[in-house]
Amino acid sequence: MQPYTQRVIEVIKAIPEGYVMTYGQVAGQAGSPRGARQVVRILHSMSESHNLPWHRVVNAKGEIAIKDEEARYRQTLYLSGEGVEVSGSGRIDLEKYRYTEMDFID
DNA sequence: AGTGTGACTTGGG
DNA sequence: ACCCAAGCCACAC
Repeated sequence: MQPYTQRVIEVIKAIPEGYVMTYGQVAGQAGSPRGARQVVRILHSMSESHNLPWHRVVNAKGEIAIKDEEARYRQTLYLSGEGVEVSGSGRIDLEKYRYTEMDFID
């Protein structure tokens, strides 16, 4: 497995309950500031096998990015379930729930 | 090798 | 706040 992929997985697993990170943030923490789309690919293919909290990753505007209705519904359910407010249109207040204290990672 | 494809981001109107 | 055009990058065909 590619080291970048490995780091992305670690970063995502480090997002605590009740918080979210954007794709760009995750990419940056993993060492590739322009790698947001790779984060997408990784979540899409490895979230299940690696037991990742994929629902804690949202886009830069603080919205649920996924299009599929089913998964979209599950994500809002998971988030609200752990204390993150999600508006009817799938928006989240980043000022409030964005996770930034990830300096402890290498 | 060339092209199309995203659960993206940023900058400008 | 919303829409769009560019830029982005690994991967599947």
